[in-house]
Amino acid sequence: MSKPAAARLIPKVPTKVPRVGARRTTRSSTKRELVAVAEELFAEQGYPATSLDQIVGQAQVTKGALYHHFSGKQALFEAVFERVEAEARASIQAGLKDQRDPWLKAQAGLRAFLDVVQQPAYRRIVVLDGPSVLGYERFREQEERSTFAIVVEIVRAVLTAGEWDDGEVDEEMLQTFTRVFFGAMSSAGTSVASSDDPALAAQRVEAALGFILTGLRSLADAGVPLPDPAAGRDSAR
Amino acid sequence: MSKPAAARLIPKVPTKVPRVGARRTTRSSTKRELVAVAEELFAEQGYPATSLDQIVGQAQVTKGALYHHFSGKQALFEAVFERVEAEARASIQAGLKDQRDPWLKAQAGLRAFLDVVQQPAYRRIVVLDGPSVLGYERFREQEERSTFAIVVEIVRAVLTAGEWDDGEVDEEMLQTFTRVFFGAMSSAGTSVASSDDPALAAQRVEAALGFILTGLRSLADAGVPLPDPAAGRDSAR
DNA sequence: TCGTGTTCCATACCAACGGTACGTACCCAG
DNA sequence: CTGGGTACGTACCGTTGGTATGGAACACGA
Repeated sequence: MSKPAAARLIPKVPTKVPRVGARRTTRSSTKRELVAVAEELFAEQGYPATSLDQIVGQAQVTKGALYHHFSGKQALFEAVFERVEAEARASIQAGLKDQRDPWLKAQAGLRAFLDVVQQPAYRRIVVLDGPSVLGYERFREQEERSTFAIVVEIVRAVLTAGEWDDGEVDEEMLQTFTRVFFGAMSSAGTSVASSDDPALAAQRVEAALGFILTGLRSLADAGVPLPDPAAGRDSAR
Repeated sequence: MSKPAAARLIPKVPTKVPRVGARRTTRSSTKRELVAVAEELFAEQGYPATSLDQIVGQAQVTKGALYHHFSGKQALFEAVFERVEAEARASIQAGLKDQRDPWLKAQAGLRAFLDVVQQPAYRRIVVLDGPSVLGYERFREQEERSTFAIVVEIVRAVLTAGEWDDGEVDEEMLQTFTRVFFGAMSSAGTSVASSDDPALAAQRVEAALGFILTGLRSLADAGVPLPDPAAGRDSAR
């Protein structure tokens, strides 16, 4: 690959010179190095525009190493994806750890999420390329194990805290509400990230979502029950 | 491509046999044929997995024709994308054309959108591959000219119909609200499409979003003003 | 310490892909 | 009938993801 001028007609001899800077250091640091380099390049250029040659070049190894640790480009991406998602999850959880009131927790979670979604690596790898590369199903599995799981808990706290039914919330309905909120936050967050004035845009998103939450709260206070998915047409009005 | 056994060593003579079934029929039907075939294949296999050879093969032309009408694979995708988006827009608009009340209009629009997002072509081409292939910026431009524009108008109608301020809604806030709703619908819709029981899932989504709308409506009736993006921290609670 | 299996990785190669260069058949204005 | 533009077909190229092969370094029991 782009190295036509090198040792050519000595194919069988050891060829020597495996590495200058002493490879094989600690237990498979190569793998982590590959993931780190791949994360950087995927985040900068996107998945399709990043070639394996580029990755292994910058990681100072060859494709042999890469294909020893990963089954292919997609598997490498998946490792990167999980890493980024894990960081995001940790970051969000740190942002709402000392909030007790469900509504304040929701607000803190929203802010933390808006911060995360402005990081270029998260946007590019998780939001933009994630679904396309992993396929929607796999993308969703991964997502539901990390950031989505947090949102589920927040939404659950909000729904149970409201004086709707005491305790028990229909699990399916909870999932649906979370999907709705997660999508809203994700979309709004992405638009925040690509805004001219991200801070202002984030403020607007907070205001809008906060307004919606206030609406839900007023319903809770008024004793309006959560919708029953089994019922017929009784959504708006 | 994959035709090693053919006329080889007669490179300069016309080679003849341009086509069996008489090409060059009407005025550039080739272009539309290419778009149609590409839409089908992109929808089935996704953008990266569909090769140009496959497209031109099924369209009964060669890459020469393709590169005459389009500057490359991405340009072809964009043509397909616009076509699919235009159909979606028309479908949604047809679904809410005879609704006058803003809240009913919103509900009808939601249903129409949930229908659209269940079509495989729309999901794959617009939702899944769209952002990744076009890049977020271009994707957004296209989107805002079609389906997003409809949602803007619906949201505007809802916001102005509520007795918030009479008339005038802050344009930026409107945009933000729309992004939030659009994201919610898109995410929920996609999850509907990949659900085991799409009909039931759609019902749940309708219920959830309807509940949220009801909350907003109660705020409107109570005379709670729309949030002011300029104000500080006053979102939830 | 000597095999011997396993891990880890480099080298060389391949088929398929998107894209390009160039030629040619056709149409129409002059 | 001729020149130029349109609408393709054909052949070819560089790069890409992926594979086959083999060797070097370690682990470890005999």
